[in-house]
Amino acid sequence: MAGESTLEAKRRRQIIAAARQVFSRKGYDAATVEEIADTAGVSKGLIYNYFRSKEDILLATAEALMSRLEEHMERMSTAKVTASDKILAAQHMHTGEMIKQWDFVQIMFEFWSESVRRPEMARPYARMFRKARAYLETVIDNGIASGEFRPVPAKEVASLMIAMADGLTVQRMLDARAFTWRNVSDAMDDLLLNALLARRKEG
Amino acid sequence: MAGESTLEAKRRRQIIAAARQVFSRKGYDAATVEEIADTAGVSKGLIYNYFRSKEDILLATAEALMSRLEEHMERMSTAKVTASDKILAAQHMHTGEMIKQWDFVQIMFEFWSESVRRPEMARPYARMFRKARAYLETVIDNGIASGEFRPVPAKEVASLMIAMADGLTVQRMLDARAFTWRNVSDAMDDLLLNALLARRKEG
Amino acid sequence: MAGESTLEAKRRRQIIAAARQVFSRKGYDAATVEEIADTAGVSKGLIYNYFRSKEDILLATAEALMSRLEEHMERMSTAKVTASDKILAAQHMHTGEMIKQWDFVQIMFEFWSESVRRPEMARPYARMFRKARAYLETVIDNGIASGEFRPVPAKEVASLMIAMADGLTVQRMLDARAFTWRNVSDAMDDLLLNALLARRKEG
Amino acid sequence: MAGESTLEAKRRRQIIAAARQVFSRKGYDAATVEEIADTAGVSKGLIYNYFRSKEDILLATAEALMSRLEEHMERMSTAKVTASDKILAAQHMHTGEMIKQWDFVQIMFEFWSESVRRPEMARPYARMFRKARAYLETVIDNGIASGEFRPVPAKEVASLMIAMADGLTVQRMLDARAFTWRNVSDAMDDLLLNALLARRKEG
DNA sequence: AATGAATGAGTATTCATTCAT
DNA sequence: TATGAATGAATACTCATTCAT
Repeated sequence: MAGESTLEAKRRRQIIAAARQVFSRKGYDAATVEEIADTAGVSKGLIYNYFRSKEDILLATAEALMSRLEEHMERMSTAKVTASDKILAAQHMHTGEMIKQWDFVQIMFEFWSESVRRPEMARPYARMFRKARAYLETVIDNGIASGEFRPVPAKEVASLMIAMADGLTVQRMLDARAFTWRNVSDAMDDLLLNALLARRKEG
Repeated sequence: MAGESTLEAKRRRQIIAAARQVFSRKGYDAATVEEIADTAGVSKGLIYNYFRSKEDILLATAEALMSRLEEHMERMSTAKVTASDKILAAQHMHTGEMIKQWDFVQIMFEFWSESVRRPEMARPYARMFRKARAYLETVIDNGIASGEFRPVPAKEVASLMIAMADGLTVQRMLDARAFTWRNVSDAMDDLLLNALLARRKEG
Repeated sequence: MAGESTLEAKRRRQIIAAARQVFSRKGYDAATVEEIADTAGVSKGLIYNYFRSKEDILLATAEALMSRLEEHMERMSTAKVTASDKILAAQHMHTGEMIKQWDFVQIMFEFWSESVRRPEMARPYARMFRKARAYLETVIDNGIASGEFRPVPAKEVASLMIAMADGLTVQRMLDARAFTWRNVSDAMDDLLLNALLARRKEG
Repeated sequence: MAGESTLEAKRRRQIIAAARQVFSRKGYDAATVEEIADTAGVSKGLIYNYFRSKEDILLATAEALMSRLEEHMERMSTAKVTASDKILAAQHMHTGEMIKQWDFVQIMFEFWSESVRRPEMARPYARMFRKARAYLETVIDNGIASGEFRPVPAKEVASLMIAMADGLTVQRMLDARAFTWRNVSDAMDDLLLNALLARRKEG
């Protein structure tokens, strides 16, 4: 599916890859379709054989990036054993992806900003959020069921975990000296475990 | 300062208020200087007596909004007694402000998005973040010192608290059905207290 | 000739028929070669095996439509007896064709408009006009020779008759409530006969 | 009114005059707003302070030209005495205007062609036609009342007279050798008088 | 201090035409 | 003979900014 190699699929991937570069370098509005075409190595006109409009390209770029995150989530599920491990792994993956693909964060802000006035731009994000919440919710519920976690409202905690990762990204993007990822990540692990783990009966 | 009433100050406030409306309604790029002028009830040309450029208006708008948040923070400090109360009050204020001024969130995304490529746009935000972290850090440190909180890295926890509020806002903006503020806020309180409070010795 | 059925001829007819539809629906400039191709059920590229350019298609469409009018003229000649009958029959045919094929009028304006700056576009029209004038001129001259008509400048009267039909079409196209064809056609008959018929000697 | 000299009115006239030149030289579609601006000696942007769109310019150009014709009609009314004189004067004015302003005919075709798909473009023409018909109808009715003309359907004859002038213009535009204006005009006079004049009782 | 007429750079999009297959 | 992927020239329109008044 991702590997589809019809000409159509190939060209779309080519253009989306170029768009990702250009959008992250220039921002959505300052990016020109011509520069995307040049970067993709195709003519300006050809772009419009594959995308209806510049905005459609942005949407497709969002879809592609969200799909990537979703795939990461799916690949993650099986390895770890305890709920704690799974929870921390998810957080590490989330923040890790942000850090590894910092250019992605730059486009992310474009998505968000466009989403305010174009609801269809929000959809890929909303879908990814939903999947992430669903995954975390399950992990948390299982943790509670097994006695590993104390009873907490799983869905809300899932939202909070995702919010932490996104919020840290924002904070760091706007102020590079806000914190070091290492330290804040450790603190997040500590906070989460202390908040979630059931208290062992004393003595 | 905010109350300055030279003509200069009055005009600036007038224009910034108009800009806030227009930017949140249309977004930065789609907003026109003419519409801002009309909304402010002044002529297009006059705008340029008070601001160097459209972007300068955006910057001033960001400054104004951040100042507002900072004032809220300052007003908050004194009333509460325990560290827990102060922590929760800060979180409630942060999310509460977002909710009460949802239009502000729409501009917030514009700020962020512009900030990526224009470092000076990030400055008001970075400053506000810094003040917020500093305030929370102090509260947490005091809580630790008094034995109310267990020992945690105060600065990082401050970052995480801010991140939660911002991250929730993003999540909610992109998916109105993600959660209800009431529930997620309760969960956040619960999580924070469980993560921070020192364990009372049993028996 | 019209019935030629080599593949070449068939394809040309197919494309011209499609072009007529599209041109009358959209106008020359708004019509796209692709839509003509789709309507004709062939590929865009194929069009260029049969026509040099979009304008060439328009020219061919004009040729086809003028040929049709000319054929009508030829088929008309023999039946009627008196010059009056022939004159009126010609006018009725001319206006009748316009009414029956109102879509044709829409393309006609395109032809005219293009003709101003592309003399070769005017040629099919000029040829048709010439044939129509020649036919009418003969009829009028015969009418004069036979004493049925008073002496008039036959060629100029022919021009005037054609002008009436075209001018009415224009007027009606631009203002659907200008007149009813029935009434104006009767008036035209009345006018022509009164203008042309020789006066019978009184008493 | 036509002589209004507010800046607004002056600029509009300036642009319309330029548009008339450019439209008649290039046709509507091939004309560029930039060339109109250059010809008018103003910047491209300024055009849009006075006209909503390129098409709006075309409409205004049509309005201006129709107004001119209508003024001619009004100035004509009083001088002549007999109905015949008035009728012929009207026809001479109509064809005369076409000949004197041949560039106008070139734009006329553009108007017509656009009118097919944009009804509002037809309005100035329809209005002019209506006024012309009304004027001629009155003249003819008066001629009938005074016994100078035989009874004819005045409204339809008016339509036919206008049609002649327009139809001749078309014919001549598409085939410069169709006729000489002198000859065809004489023939038209002859035809009209013979068609309309009441027969004097023979002694 | 205030106006708004004027400027002109900047860009998404369309579409006739070509050509490798 | 037929296709349709690819090209790239061409243009209406917007809007931040200036400046004469």
